[in-house]
Amino acid sequence: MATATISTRQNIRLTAQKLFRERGYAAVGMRELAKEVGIEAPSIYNHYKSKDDLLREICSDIAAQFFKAFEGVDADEKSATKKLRAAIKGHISVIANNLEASSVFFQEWMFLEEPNLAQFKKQRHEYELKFRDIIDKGIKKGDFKPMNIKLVTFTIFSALNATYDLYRSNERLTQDQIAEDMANLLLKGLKS
Amino acid sequence: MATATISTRQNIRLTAQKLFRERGYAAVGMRELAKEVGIEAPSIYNHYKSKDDLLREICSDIAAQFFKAFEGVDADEKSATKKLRAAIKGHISVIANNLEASSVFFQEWMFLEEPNLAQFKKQRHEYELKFRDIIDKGIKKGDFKPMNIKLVTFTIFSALNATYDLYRSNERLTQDQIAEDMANLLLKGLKS
DNA sequence: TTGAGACAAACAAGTGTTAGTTTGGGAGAG
DNA sequence: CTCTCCCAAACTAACACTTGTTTGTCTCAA
Repeated sequence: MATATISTRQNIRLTAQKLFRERGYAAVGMRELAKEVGIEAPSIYNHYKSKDDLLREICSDIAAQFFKAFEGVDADEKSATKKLRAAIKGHISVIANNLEASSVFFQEWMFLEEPNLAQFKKQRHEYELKFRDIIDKGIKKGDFKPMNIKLVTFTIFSALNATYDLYRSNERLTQDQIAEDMANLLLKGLKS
Repeated sequence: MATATISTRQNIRLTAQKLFRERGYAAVGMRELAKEVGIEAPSIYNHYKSKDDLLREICSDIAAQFFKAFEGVDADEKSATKKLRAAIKGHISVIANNLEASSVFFQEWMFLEEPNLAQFKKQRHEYELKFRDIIDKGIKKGDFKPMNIKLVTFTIFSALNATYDLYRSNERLTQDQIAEDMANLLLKGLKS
């Protein structure tokens, strides 16, 4: 049994994810974060340039995972329904495997400072377009009924991104159950 | 043309809603709030006991509106589908008529301090139960297909509560369009 | 003249961050 | 095997503000 000894850097990162999610980025101080890690506040700066840098790392890591999960989804022979189902499942699996970090990603990104904030928004928009594109083509091919694409995309994302809370609830739902049920619910609403 | 002269108190409240939504409760200081209102920070304390008190008023006002909007929805002769549709429309209309305040309600409630926080959670749970109850009965009567109720309720709420962002988007969607389309999308997914 | 509401000044505590210093363990030389 | 030297990573102390809030005073309409 290999008990992985995690580095101080990893420790800071994991603790930050936990605290930022529990109490919000702005409400968590460097001293509090350091205390939870078991070091003093200035020691954090041996590993991260700034508080913003820490948030940036958390957010951009999750962003990268979303893009990675989408790879292969858009293979051209598949139907719009199959593509969207695969995209939904990939998205949910990233959340499920990064509960704390993805929650920070969705709730605290607004605290990113300026070069990072713009970069974040650009990437998120790009990712959103991938989903919208599937729906758009699905409507045009007649797989989905004509609907306001923006509304549909928003609905799907907000449903998916709240998955975090589901895992925390008392009922034991597996990732597969959640992904399956949610994909069914949303896809049925789209079908023409 | 009655140009309504609003009181300083109302002014503080409205400005707080706007700033809390834009930048987050924790990130907005009393001096910044005061400046935006056009007064000095200590003057706020002539109208509100504390920063927490201000957040509490915003949140509990919205909570009351959600309960009010639900009145009459649960009349017994209606089908589960009709009830849920009415509940969804009522919920969305509260959001639509209180864009800033409802956004604060959903995103910043976690910063409430202790007696208020517990009260908030209790009320929210109560409200959630009303929705869950409709779905539960709908499944038992065969109107809806059997699904995990918690998952369904979460999906519906997260879709509804993100409505805020839709209004802000470039496309012009009316409240009725949003309510109608979203209710259709979600109800179709539920139907047995 | 009373009272509401604005104010400046100040409080204690907390903010992110920097400077300068100490510590401990590993590499290389004798 | 020991003795330097080095460097990462921890530390203490402090900086320059900012935080929410209180106190006491002044103003002005009723």
